[in-house]
Amino acid sequence: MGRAEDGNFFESVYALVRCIPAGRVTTYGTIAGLLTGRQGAARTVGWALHGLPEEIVDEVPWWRVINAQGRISTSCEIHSAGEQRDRLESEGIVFGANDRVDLSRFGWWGDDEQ
DNA sequence: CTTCTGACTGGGA
DNA sequence: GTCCCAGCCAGAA
Repeated sequence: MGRAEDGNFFESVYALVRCIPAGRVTTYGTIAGLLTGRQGAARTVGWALHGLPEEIVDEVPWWRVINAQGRISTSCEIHSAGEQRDRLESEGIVFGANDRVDLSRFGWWGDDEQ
C-alpha cells in the first residue's frame, strides 16, 4: 500500500493515512519516512493533507496525523485544531495537560495490528 | 528553468 | 517547560 509510487506522492499519502486505524495517531515525519524514506518530506505531507480534496476528506482520517511532538499543528481554518482534537477524542485518543498526545501509546508506525 | 511556500523537525535560547 | 531559527522535501507559480 503506502509506497512512493511515481509521482503520486499525494495519492500515497492519502492511501497511507487511510490505513491508520481508529484510536491511533501518527506523525508527518513517519508518513514521509514510510513513503519516500526521507523524514524531511514531512512538510510536503502536511501540504498534501492541506490540499486534501473535499470528496475524500471523509475517507482520509487526516485528524490522525499530528506532529512529532504529539501536538496539533494545523493552520487550516476549515479543519481547525479544535475539530481535529474533538475527532481524536471521539476515537479514544487522550490528550495531555497541554493538548498533547502520548505517541508512545497511541502512536502508529505502520503496523498491521489494529 | 528558477523561486516560494507549507497542517514539519530538531536543536538552541 | 516554551519560544525562535535554520534545514529539509515535493509541488505549484
